[in-house]
Amino acid sequence: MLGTGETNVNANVGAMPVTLKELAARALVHPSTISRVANNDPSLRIAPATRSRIEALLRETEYRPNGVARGLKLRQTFVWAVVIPDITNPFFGALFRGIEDGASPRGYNVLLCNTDGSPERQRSHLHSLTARRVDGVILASTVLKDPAVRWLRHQRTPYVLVNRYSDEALDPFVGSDDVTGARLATQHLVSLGHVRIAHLAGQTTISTGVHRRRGYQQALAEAGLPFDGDLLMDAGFTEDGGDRAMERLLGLKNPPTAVFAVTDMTAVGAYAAARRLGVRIPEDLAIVGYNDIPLAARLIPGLTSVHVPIHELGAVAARILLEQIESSELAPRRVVFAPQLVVRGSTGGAPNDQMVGRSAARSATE
Amino acid sequence: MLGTGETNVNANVGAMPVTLKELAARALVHPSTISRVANNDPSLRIAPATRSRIEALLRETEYRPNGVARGLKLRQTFVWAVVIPDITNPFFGALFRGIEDGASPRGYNVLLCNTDGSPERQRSHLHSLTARRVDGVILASTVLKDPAVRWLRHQRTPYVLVNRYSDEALDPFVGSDDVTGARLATQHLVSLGHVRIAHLAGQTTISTGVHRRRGYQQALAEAGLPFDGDLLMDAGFTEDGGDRAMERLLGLKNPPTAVFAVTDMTAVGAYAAARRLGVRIPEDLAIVGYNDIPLAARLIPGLTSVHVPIHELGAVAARILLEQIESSELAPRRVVFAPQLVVRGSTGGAPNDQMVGRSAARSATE
DNA sequence: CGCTGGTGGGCCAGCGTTCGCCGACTTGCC
DNA sequence: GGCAAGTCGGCGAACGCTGGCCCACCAGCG
Repeated sequence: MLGTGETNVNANVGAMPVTLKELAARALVHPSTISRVANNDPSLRIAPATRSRIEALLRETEYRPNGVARGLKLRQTFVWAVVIPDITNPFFGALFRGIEDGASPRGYNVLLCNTDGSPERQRSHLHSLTARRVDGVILASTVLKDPAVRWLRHQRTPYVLVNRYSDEALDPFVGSDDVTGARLATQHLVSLGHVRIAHLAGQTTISTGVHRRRGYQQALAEAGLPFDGDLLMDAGFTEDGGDRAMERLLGLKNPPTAVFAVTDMTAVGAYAAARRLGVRIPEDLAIVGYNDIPLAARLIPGLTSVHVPIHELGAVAARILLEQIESSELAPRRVVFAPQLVVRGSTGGAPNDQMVGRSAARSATE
Repeated sequence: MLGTGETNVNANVGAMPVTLKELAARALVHPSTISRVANNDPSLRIAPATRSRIEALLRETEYRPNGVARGLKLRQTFVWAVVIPDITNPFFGALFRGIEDGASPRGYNVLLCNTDGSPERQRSHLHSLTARRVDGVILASTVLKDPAVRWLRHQRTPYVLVNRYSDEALDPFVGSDDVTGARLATQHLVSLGHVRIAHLAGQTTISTGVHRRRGYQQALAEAGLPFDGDLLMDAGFTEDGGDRAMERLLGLKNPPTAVFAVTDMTAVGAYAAARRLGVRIPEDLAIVGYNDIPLAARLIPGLTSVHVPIHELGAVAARILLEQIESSELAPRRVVFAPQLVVRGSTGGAPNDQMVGRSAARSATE
């Protein structure tokens, strides 16, 4: 009632962000009282009259607590970070959406960091992220024995690995069963009668590279087919690598009639090489990819691929991260999805997609 | 020299993040001294001996200042946010890379927020972002007269609009000259002899929708072709919308022989519809898209499209944002790129890409 | 020998929140 | 009427860092 110090504190026009102290001065109460109303703190009772008076003030001024100050006090920033090789790759786009769709409703914002596969960029991002005190990190760009993971563990920053392992430790992880997926892909080619089946392989420094290679070799062995080192070609996970490696394979004196590519983007590169060299798909060359990104269905012919529920991978990673954060020390969890093969034109399959392989039910271990 | 309180403060094993105070205790100096060494503050001289002693300590403990506390004190968080409809769309993937490549070397991390075109999600993201005190926002999901922009202006948060305007105000903006680009596209179809040229249009609530529509109509008028309302079909910027709209166009009793799609993804939808209905591209239907995303070149036939330097759009947006932040009140800047047409098979062009249109030099206005 | 000026570094007040603690005032009850 | 038990809300100390200010010390000079 006493005349409020009515200088020019009216309906904040220039609008520097409002602070608790300013509101306290206007309402003639202590800042902590405003804070309690704003967070509607149940522990302390506030007189209904003053509560509604302050609530009106909060609405009028559009008060939003300063997240930085809040973060300092609460030791929680409500920020996550996602570290990936390249958001331009459709796989990671879909993955990020899965993560954000899990994070956003819970009040988390998500930083996105691209590494282009460079360990140095990854290191520098991770240092910056821990300095920022992000609440958690989702890593989809790790190599085997990645120092990045050691760093996070050492900093006690909750993290989840996606799609790629770091090492044999029981890191929280979500991905697909790469060995099985690669076996399915290769078995499919075997079942079509192919004998010279090549593999556009990923690096052996990366778990998916190792495991998909292993699945490929297992399937060959199971089918009694000889393993020909010439048909195992390092291509990496890029379109460009796939193109170059496919070109070399097709230049062999005894070229393959089928190829399993470690990744759909690698397969896209293979398409380009085949097209350039006048090799027809699937008549002259059958191709299978991995991940079943949306692009796979749009290629002509459609790319047969090992389906991975990419968006859900992200969503599950978000859930696991959240559990880590909330129950501070839960046993690390691993979720591994059972892959399915989607047959399309690139292996001479029916024009309509056709699902092959075990049920899509996912198996959670540990 | 005096025995340091040597309890268990050795090579920090359990590693909660180190603080200035802890280091000060170990080095027997005041926290501010550590801070000065860490930031190697030039204003105050520090004795070379203690400086190197402290530097050694900093290295040993891997000290990194708490970014949250720093942000509170400095009123600067070194975080930007990018708000887009959907990172899954390749256009925004490339755009984000351009932005991050500009931000990262300057020590900024970037939050990514997807709105799916929902004004409500955009609003809620923006509130959260300003509460976090991000240093700047890059908005690529605005509609005309967007309240989001008013909010940012009101909060005095530096921002840059990309690709879409908000209104006629002189907001900092970077994009392509949509009217000209659309005219180029349509003129190309005219020059091929097409008379019934349709437009898969974007919403009129969005600047790109309006301007590309305008360019299309201008080109028709200039060519003396009548404007047929049946051939202007709202498709939105999505693949799905393009598919459905194309299907309806092809169902017309007098269907178009050519179509200009407001966006490459819209054109991709049109491809699907045409294929499903047995309409051949380019023999029965010529198609032109907009933005020239990498996917355009991979389609079969390749999609003729208006080229926009997407990655550079992002990089320039980052530069403009940086200028806004550093020189707190620079005149808002607008950078508009002159579009080029890239002719591919979808308009019966040569199999090799072919550039048409004015020089790619960009024109900066204001 | 006292004064000046430069050098090295401590002190402290915030930045905007949150939260445990305590105190003043009211009410009710015997 | 005195006392206990509420009810409402103020107080102040953090959270970790920065930067202005000031002081103690030492060298050099007249």
